[in-house]
Amino acid sequence: MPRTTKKKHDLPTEERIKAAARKVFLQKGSGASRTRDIAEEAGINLALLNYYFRSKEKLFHEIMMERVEQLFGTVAPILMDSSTTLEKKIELMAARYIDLLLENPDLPMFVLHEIRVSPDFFKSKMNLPQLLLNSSLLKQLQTKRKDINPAHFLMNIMGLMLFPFIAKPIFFSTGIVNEKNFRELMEQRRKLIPRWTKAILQTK
Amino acid sequence: MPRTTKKKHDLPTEERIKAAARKVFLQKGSGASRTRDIAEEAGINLALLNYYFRSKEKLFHEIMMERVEQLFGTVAPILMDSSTTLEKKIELMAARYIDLLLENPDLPMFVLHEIRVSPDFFKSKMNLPQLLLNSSLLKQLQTKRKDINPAHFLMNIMGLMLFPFIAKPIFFSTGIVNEKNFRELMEQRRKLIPRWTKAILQTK
DNA sequence: GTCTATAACCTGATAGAC
DNA sequence: GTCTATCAGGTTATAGAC
Repeated sequence: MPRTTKKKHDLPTEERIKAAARKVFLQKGSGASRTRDIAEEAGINLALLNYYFRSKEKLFHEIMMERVEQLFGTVAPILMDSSTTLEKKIELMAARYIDLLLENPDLPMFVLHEIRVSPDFFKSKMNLPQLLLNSSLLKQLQTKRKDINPAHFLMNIMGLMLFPFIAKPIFFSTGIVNEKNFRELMEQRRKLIPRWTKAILQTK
Repeated sequence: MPRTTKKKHDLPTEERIKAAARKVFLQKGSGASRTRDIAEEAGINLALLNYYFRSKEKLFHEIMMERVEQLFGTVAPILMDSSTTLEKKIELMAARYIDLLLENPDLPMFVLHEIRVSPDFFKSKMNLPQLLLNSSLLKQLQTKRKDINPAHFLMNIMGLMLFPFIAKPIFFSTGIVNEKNFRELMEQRRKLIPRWTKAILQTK
């Protein structure tokens, strides 16, 4: 028997609000989201949301930090590890991202959209900069292809992994992809992306 | 001498409002945009905006249709043309998109974000579906690689072209790319993307 | 066509009872 | 902690003068 039987989803109120905020913010973006909608989604009222989080802005920042960490922090250990080969890193990254994004398909669009709307907040709060610049991945890319800016490969790898999730609704509406085979296609990409990336690195 | 000297940018009012709406909507998205901001940006007042467009929603829809057409319609003739090779099509698409996006860097994020927020409107208004499914490009992809779903290649090609513009702020904030060399990198991609895509198509 | 003024509604946030 | 009631300010949209 559960210890508490009062709540439907037996989570503490603060967590229920955060879960609701995640859902609403991720779907509509911060600017188009209403605190009332979040409160309703959480099954509480507006006053209680402010009791826990003081303001919409503070609540948003908490969710935003969380999600940025989820999107970028999740692969940081992989691309910092100097004991793995470039090929292995790409393999691990692809697997990690496909898993993550199948569970959180709205994540990339949300984070990227919010960063574009207010890049300053992102710059002041996040410390990706040095982290990525000094990464083992970047050094290995540099060595492998001295003739091409490593930024190209980062854009390629990230694009191959994230773009299908960002553009999902378009592919759906063309009928070229549907809810049923999308997951299957993404599972295939887990193995295809490393191969494609390797091919790209070998172009002359 | 110009025929009219009254207006600063000598455009008819309706066009000035549309230009302002483009700027505001593209930057913040529909939900976070205020009609007041659009009016101010256009150098007119709120009442006049409603006189011309009746409502924020109608104005938004006009801009949205326009931009979807710009983002997808622009390459439609290229991928329908059955007289060109697959390689040529990719070459033309890459060139067309790099040019377009260097002039309109916010375009992909705007369109993709709005479609995700309200996919139903998109589905009802747009006719991409049949257009893409019957395209020469898709047939050629199908023939070239019977073993791989052509959706993969569409995702790859589009991702390689659009993703750098979607994720621009992130690459900027890491310092790996800056305002100065971004354009240069994109110019390089005009030739690199066709090569990379060819390499991807030849993986076994 | 363009403006000022204002209606009607929405939104974030707080006061105060329980 | 949680609710109801409410405020202050913002937001879309319209009425009516010029």
